[in-house]
Parts: sequence; C-alpha cells; structure tokens
Amino acid sequence: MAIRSEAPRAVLEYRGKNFDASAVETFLYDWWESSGFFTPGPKRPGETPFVMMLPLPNVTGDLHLGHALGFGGYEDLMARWHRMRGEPTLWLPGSDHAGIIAQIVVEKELAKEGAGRTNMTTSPTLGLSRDEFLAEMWRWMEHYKPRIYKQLRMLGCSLDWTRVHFTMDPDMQRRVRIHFIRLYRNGHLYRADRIVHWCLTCQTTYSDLESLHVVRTDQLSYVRYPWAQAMPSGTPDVIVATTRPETIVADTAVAVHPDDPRWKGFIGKEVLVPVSERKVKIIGDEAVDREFGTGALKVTPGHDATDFDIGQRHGLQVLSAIDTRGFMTPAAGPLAGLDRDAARAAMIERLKEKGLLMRQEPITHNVGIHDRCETVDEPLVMKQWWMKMKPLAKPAIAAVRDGTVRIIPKYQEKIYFEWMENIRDWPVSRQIWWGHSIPVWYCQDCNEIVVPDEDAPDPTTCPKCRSHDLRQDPDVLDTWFSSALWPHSTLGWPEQTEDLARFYPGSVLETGYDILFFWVARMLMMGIQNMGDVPFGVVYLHGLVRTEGLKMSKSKGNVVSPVEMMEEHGADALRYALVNGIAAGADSEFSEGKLENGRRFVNKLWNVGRFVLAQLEARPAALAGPIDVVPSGADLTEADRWILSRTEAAVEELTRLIEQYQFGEYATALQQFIWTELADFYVELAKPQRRAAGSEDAAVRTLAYVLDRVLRLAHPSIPFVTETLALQLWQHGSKSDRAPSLVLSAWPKPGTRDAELEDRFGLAIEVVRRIRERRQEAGIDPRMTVRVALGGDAAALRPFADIIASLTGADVRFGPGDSAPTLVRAVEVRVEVPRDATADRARLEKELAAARGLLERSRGLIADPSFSARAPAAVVEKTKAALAEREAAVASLQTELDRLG
RNA sequence: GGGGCCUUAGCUCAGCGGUCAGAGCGGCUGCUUUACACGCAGCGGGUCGGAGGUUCGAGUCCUCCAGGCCCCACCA
Repeated sequence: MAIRSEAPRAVLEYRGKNFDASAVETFLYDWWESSGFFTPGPKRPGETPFVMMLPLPNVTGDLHLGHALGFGGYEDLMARWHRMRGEPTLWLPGSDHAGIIAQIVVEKELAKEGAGRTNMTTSPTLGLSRDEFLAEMWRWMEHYKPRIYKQLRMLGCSLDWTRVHFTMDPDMQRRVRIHFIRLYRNGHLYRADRIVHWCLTCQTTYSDLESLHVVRTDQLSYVRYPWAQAMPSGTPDVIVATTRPETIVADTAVAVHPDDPRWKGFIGKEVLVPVSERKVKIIGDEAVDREFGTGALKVTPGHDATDFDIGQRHGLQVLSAIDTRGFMTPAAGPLAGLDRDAARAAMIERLKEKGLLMRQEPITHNVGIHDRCETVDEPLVMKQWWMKMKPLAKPAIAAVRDGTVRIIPKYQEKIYFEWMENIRDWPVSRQIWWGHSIPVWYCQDCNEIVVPDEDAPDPTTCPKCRSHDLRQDPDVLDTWFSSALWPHSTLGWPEQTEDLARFYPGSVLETGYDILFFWVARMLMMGIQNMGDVPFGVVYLHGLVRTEGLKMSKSKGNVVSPVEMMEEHGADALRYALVNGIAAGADSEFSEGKLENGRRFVNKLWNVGRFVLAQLEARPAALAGPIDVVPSGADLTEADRWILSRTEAAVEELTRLIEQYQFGEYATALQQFIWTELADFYVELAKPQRRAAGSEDAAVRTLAYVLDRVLRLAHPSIPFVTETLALQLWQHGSKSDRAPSLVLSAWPKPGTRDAELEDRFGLAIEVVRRIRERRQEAGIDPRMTVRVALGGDAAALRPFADIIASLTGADVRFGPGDSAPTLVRAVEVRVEVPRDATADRARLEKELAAARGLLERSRGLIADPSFSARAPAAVVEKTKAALAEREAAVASLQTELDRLG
C-alpha cells in the first residue's frame, strides 16, 4: 500500500557503506496492519491507550531541528516506549494549512511559474480569481504534503499514517465550521469595530501573539497645539511629543494625566489640531505618562491602540486617516493620497511653515512588527470577528491549577497562569484567501447577520427580509483557530466516533515552549469547551535548539537541515544526540561534536551487536533456552553474573528515568551502561581467548541475553539500528514472547540483582584501573606481563583474580591470606617493576593526605552528636560504613608507604 | 512596567537536601589488542557567579547583590 511505497531510505553510515533501514520500516507497517491496531474499534475492556497528537508541522515547511528534537527525539521515544509497555499507542500525524505562511509561499511559487499570469505583485490576488487561486493552493498542497511526511518517516517516527489529517481536509473544514457556529450561538464569538494590528505587506490583520517588537530609533517631534480659545497671558503652550506626526490629522483629543498639576486646570479647554484646524478637547486619562515629553499626549483613536482605549473611555470620535494600503485617506485633508512615509515628511514641512514644530530629537523605542514579514504594524480600526476569551480561559486555568493537566517543566505553569489570567480577546478573522471560511453571511438589503445551523447548507435567503442578496464574509479564520481543535477534531468530533471514545482525552502533548500560548493553551480551552474534558494530562515542553548561541532562522542563514544530518550520520545518531543530556524545557546548543558523539555511540552499539552475532555464529549450540530469559548454570563466570546484574540495574534506572520524563538523563545513562560497562568491560571478558575452557558457551548465552535487553532499552531512542540487530539476533534462538519486531516487543522488567557481587566487582574494576595506571606511569610495554601483589583486604577479590590478570596483563598474587568478612575498599596494589621510589613516595603521600582528609570528614560527622541524633538512621549507617572504609584505606596506604622505606 | 529562566571543568550541559560534584566534546600521554582507530588504556582540569540565612548537613531550599537570556505589556 501507499505507506510502504513512500517509505524513505533512512540511512546510517557505517564504514562508508550506506546502511538501508527502510526494510525495517516496511516490516513495522506490515506488522501493524496485521495486528489490526489501525482498524478503528471500540475501547477494549481494561485498556489504557497512550495517545499523542503530532504537533502538526506547516504543510509547506521543511523539517528543522526543533521538529527533529520534538518528533524524533521525545515524541517517538515516548510512543515506542509506551507501545513496548503494552499500551495501545496512537500517535496521530498531520499537517497544518498554515494560512498566511502557505499563501505567501505559494504566491511566490506562482510568481516564479508564470509572470505572464499576472501584472499585480500585491497579494492575494495575483490576477487570479479567488476560486482560481484556491485551486492553485490545492495543487501546491499535493506537492508539499508528501515532502514533510517523508521527512517524518526518515526520522523514524512511528506514526499511525492511517489516521493522518490535514487541517484543510473537507471533513476538517466541516468541523471547524460547526465549532464556529456553536461558539457563535454560545456568545463566545462577536463582531466588532476595534483597533487591530494590520500588515501592509500581507494585507491582513493579526493577533497580539503574532506581533513582535524591535528596538528602533526614530525622530520624536514636539508639536505645539494652539489654544482654541483666548487664554490669559502666561498660559503655557500645549506641546505634544509624537513619532507619528502624519497621524495628527486624525487626532480627536489631547490627553493629560488627571493628577498632573501642570495640566489638570486645563482639562476641558480646547486646542486646535495643527493643519486640520479642528478643535479638540483636553481630557484627563490615567494612561498618560507624566514623565514622557511634556506630559501631554495627542490622542489618535484610529491609529494607536492606547489612544483607541482612551477614546473608548471618553467617547471620542474615531478618524481613519490611513487606509489598508498605507495611503492617507480623504479624512487626512491636505495629506490625502500620500503614502504614510511621504505624509510624515509633508506634515513636518507644514508644521515648520506654521511655526508649530518646536523641536525634534531622536528616540529609541519599541516598534511592533508582523512576525511573518517584519513589516511595521499599522494599527487600524476595522470590523473583525473576536473570540471572548475570559470565560473559556477559566476552566483551562483550573485544570492546570488542580493538577488535571501537568506541565513539565513545572515553572512553565507559572508562565501559563500569567498569560491566561490576563488573556485578551482574540481576533480570529484574517483578510487572506487560504484558510477556513467564516460561516457567516450578510444580507445586503437589511444588514442581517445570517449564521446557518450546523450542517445546514449555505443560506441563500435572508430569514428577516427574504432577500436573496446574501454575501459570505470574505475573511478566513486564523490558522490557530483550527489547530486548537486538533486533539478532538482528528478523532471525529462532533460525531461520537469509536476513536473519539477510545482516544480522548489523550495522554501527552509534547511541543516547544514557544507555542504554549499559540497552541497548547488554546487546545486546552477548546477541548474543554467542546468535549467537556481536557485534551491531555501532561504537557511536555522542550526548548529551543540553537547553533553557535543563536536561534536558527532562515534570515540568519544558520539553518542546518536535519535531513542532511540524517543522510550523513543516520537518523538514530541525530535523534539520540538531540536529547542526550538536555533537561526538560531547557534551550540547547547543538553542535557537530554532539552529533558525532551520537554517531559514535550508535556505531558502538552496532559493533557490540556484530560481536555478539559473530559469537552466536561461532557457537551455534550455545543457546539452551530462550534468548530473553536470564541465563543460568554453573558455567556462568563471575563476570557473566556481574553484567547480568548490571543489566537489571540499567533496566531499573532507565525505566525510572523515562517514567519521570527525564529523557536527557535516560540517554546519558544508556550510553554509560552500553559503552562503559558492557562494551569496555564485559565484552572484553566474554572473548573466547579470555575464557576458561568450558565457560565459552556461558559467555555467548550471557551476551545474547544482555544484547536482547540492551536493544529493547535503546530502541525508543535508536530505533533503526536496534531493530536491525534484533531481527538478526532473534534468528539465533527462540524467544519467550512472539513479537517478531522490536517495536512491538516488551520493555524489560527489572530482574534480580546481586548487590554484593556488583560491589565486589566494582572493587575489582578499581583495582584494574589502578594497575593500569601504575603500568602506564612506569612506562611498561603493554605486551609485557608484570607481577602484581594485592594486599590488605584483597581476599574479597580472589574470585576475580583471572579477570584482573586478563585485563591488566598482570601476574596477580595475593598477600597473606586474610579473609575479609565484609567488603572493605582498601586494597594494596604493588606492581613489581623497577621504578622510581621517589615518585612513588610522592604519589603515595599525596593519596594518603587525600585519604586522611576524607577520614577526618567522616570522623567529624560521626563525632557530631547532632548528626547522629537528627540524621536518618540509614544515612548514619552509611556514614559509619564509609568511616570504616576510610580508616582501612589510610592504614593500607600507610603500609604501602612504609614498605617503600 | 510585570513575569520567568540561567550562571557548575577550556566548550556544551546533567546533577530534583545525604558517600570524594559527573558526562560528552576538546587537551595531554601511550597503544595498528581479528566487534569497533567512528577504537582501546591512562592522565590532567571545578573557591558549583558573589554575600548572607535555614539545616546535623546546601551546587541543591530562602533572601539580597552582580551578570546574561527569554516572555508578556498601550510609554506616544
């Protein structure tokens, strides 16, 4: 089926050879299909599904590192892990029509395609009719959609492609329409003349969230407004300071602070607006900053948000002097017809002529811009559809407050509350063509607003005056209006489908903290509104991925394509490197070095796997029971039992870390175990040349079991390599579960550990390190055997004599046969080589000093009566044990030193 | 103006009240050991930004200070 034919060639590099993992993915889909999980059905008794919605990427976009981190790093990790835990797992993919962004992208493509098609450069028409343009949009959607979906597959995302959705699919359009109609009937949507952000380039309004601020330096002009009535001599001039003199023609008041002693006596008097000569009142309003300029503010309700609010409070007239193209309207009088920049210059000239421009000075201030095109905001008063947010926000605030929804990291909850508690109404209409239509018609004869019933066809007759001259609202809805419905609209809402019953509410929503307000908060509100329940119980927020200290952006030219990274290093390496060592919510610095570590680690795992497989081939009869059952038998060596115990420790640790959403720690711990303990220590001890006769098979059994565990443990982060190795491993023996694929096999449950063995073996490792250190210090040829004497409490290490000898190239002898009843970390190591006694003494003295320092600390702690009295018993016990060890260590170092003479 | 975060090894970061504070990268030294030179072994490197406080015990909790970053907001 289509899914398979589109499967990407996920590639990882191994010794210059391209390793094709697409076969693995094909395999997964085969299994999923035959398992029937894709088939919708009712909730099964007792099941608790794990449900996640993909944070839908923009359909016209390419994958960036933020996506790779979220989708491939965290979400797929969670999906695979929960699936392995036996939870029916739905991770639902899709893409967003991306309203204005997509429209801009396609307009550019169209302009490239055929310049003859249009003479106009301004959007959105391009010389096409609306229907023609939308047809072009759809044509391009078919071009873009497979692209982003293919990139998701490359990452290894185990998404349920049978449930993929696109926000502009016809059924999704219907759901958005119903949502709008219900909100309208409930009084959550209203239409009003308000001041909005207007983008002169994109020719549309946008919301506060889409507005950014940049610091800019402009001219601040001080302009005198002459008194309109005779004033006593000595009356001060009214001078206002403005950065936008061209809007003076739309002034309808001058405002001062009501408590400002300089001005309060003049409230109610009138001044003349320069150039337009209109009389306006001086009003008192607390929004005025007394410190700024002269303390007098020109009020232009038509072109400034603050002024609009002041105007609302004082019933001021709204004059619109600038039109949607940035040209001055007839209301601008002598400035009419000029664009806003020319009008500014012209206004300054006129003010100078009239002697009303007192002075100008530079001012550095914040200027609002549109986040998509960075055009300076032009606040305009327009009729728009608004969503009343406060009532919707209330239950969504409560849901986080009472723990129904948990946000990770926790501090993001404060940010959420801060925004939600001060939420403002949301302008939802946009003056573009690509997007969800607004299901509202206006009667051209009687101005009636006609909103059809749910699922009713488009109205053709005005219910009030029976006119047939109805026109649909030409605007479309903000993109986020539809994505806010994603968790329930994709499951079939408003129909009570089986999927909706089975998969709502979802489990986790994973996304970047930068869209907490845009998307997460709105999904919470709309989910509660439409479903009566929150859309998810956990919000996991990740941070920004930067390179060289900067956020990646196209304009900075520092965007690195994850696709290229995957082609070069493999998807596994990228996925792993992105999450390794990063705490929840923290921004991260991504570097080539990090990616290389990922690749080396994946390569290490691959090579461990190859080694194990080679051993299995060499000894085909070694496996007695199933691969995934803990090996046992008298032929198991201490080393075998040690790695088996350590494997269980890793299972415990890694399970805990994922359960606690500590994915960065999970990745680090995984590497620590696989590389340091398994590869560097155990694999060496499992090599046939290091095994006593008769214990070779035990090594193979152990290796097979440990690899099986390790592949499962690594699989959520490193799916391709682990899956490939598992398929090969499992061909060598039977398995207790029947899953033919790692993606569907079980996450390991921790088994029995041997704490004492781990402890003793840990000591043996320390001894090995110390012997190696001394050998290298002494510059002994690595091939030469040295004689090593172990004294002190070394008896505990007798079972590991061969191991120590084998790993260090030493002929190990034990000192006088004392049998230490308890394990004490004080072993004397004497490497018998010709050596520099002075250097040895210096080293030993340094060690002794350090050991004494530690000993003193322990003694001090024990001697402190309040410590024993107040610290928990376990801590006191631990400290006592540490004290004993330190005493022995000091003694043993002292002996060694004495022996040097 | 309001809110939030960060400051730990040369760099990037973990560390969520309890042994000597860790990892990766980088640095230095020695090794062509048939899983892996994309490797192995070893070494060096930290007054945990500063000052107080709480506690038997603080990198971890509290307060203040100094730097850096982010978000929200109607200083024209």
